[in-house]
Amino acid sequence: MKNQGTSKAATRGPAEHSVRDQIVNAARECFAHYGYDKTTVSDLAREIGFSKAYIYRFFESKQAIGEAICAECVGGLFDQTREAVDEGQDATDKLRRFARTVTSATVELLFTDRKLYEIAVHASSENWEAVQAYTERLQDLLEEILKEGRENGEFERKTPLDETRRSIFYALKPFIDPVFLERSLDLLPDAQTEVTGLVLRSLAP
Amino acid sequence: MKNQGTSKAATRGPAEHSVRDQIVNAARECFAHYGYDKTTVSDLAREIGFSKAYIYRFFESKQAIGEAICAECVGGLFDQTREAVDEGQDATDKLRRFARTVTSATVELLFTDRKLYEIAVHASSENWEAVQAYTERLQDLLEEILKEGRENGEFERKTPLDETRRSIFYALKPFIDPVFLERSLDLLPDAQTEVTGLVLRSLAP
DNA sequence: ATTGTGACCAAATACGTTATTAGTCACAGT
DNA sequence: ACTGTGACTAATAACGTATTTGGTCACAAT
Repeated sequence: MKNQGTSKAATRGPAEHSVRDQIVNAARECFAHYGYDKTTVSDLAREIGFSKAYIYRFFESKQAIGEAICAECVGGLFDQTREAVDEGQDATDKLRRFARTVTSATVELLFTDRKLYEIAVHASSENWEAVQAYTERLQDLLEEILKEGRENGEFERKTPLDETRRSIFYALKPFIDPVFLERSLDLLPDAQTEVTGLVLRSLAP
Repeated sequence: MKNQGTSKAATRGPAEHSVRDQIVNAARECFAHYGYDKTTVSDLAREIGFSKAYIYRFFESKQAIGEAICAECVGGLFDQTREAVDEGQDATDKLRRFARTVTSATVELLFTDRKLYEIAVHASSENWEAVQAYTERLQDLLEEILKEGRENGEFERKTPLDETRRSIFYALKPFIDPVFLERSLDLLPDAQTEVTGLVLRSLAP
């Protein structure tokens, strides 16, 4: 076991720099095409026409590049989810959209960019910062929905908000967490719908 | 990928036979001590004083022996759970005991017999018959509790019983499935309690 | 101060070879 | 029919080695 705790971003040098972007772009393509393991840092260097050493002026490690790509991926998942939620009519609808979209977006990633999905799996099992930030943002979004539902009387108000938010997130984890989701694929989409139903029943005032 | 579908029991020869028991006993000890992979069929043969070939009169494969041991393990988990449930006062209490016990029993297995737990993990990820049977029995037990709760007015009756049973099981999966549970350890016992709370709220009439 | 690199090293990985192991079968004794 | 085995093979794992890879650093150019 290497990195028991949470790992940090680990970037270096100027945050805004065309070379940093080039690295990230090359990494996105290479990782998606050949996978994280089979892409070497020298590959990325060759791709952008610089030396390998120069890459390390912008990233502390290969994993840091992987984290950047992972952050992009899960960022995309979050954006899709937020968009879908924003189109919801009421809190109930938003919660349904939340659960449905985060799952379907993740599944889509799995099928369209399997190699990138593998990075997300690795990131999740090793507790990379990108994934932790992602789950926190998701939980914030979920809490927003819950607040709205509580305010307009759709949801019950007795249970502490924190507990409600956490327990819903745990219950939905098999359909959110990339590691779990892989193992829940054969149950989709019914299981996800049914658990969402259970969650909504638990929120009834 | 080897065994995509569900694998069957795969025993051979007489079902009741002292040698079969000897094999299973030896396997239980060796697997627990050295692990499944590092125990060879010849080891088991030597342990019981017969030749390796004779073992294959009783089991189709090494995996079949592993399945027998795995069946014992999860059988033990189920028995503990059932016992705890039977001591419950009402359906609500039984449901709480159900969730708490299946989790704590599994965690205990993880800490006291890590090597056997690894077999269970392997069995679960490869969908061995023993684990499938286990989850079915657990769901049957859960359904019993739900029926009792519905009959005596503790639980709501609108949602189809099947759906309720499945959705609860899915929601509790991170605390039941050995593969998931490993990844939920740092959340215990709070997360489990809180999800159980959510489940009970969803069952409110 | 910023941009950029070749040379270098320890650690990890790929690879070819050897040694084990799972599983079978023909055969023997009762 | 039942109990039991040694000898055999194909597949897998263990092992040592050669190569690659992640990462650093001193140094050069602008």
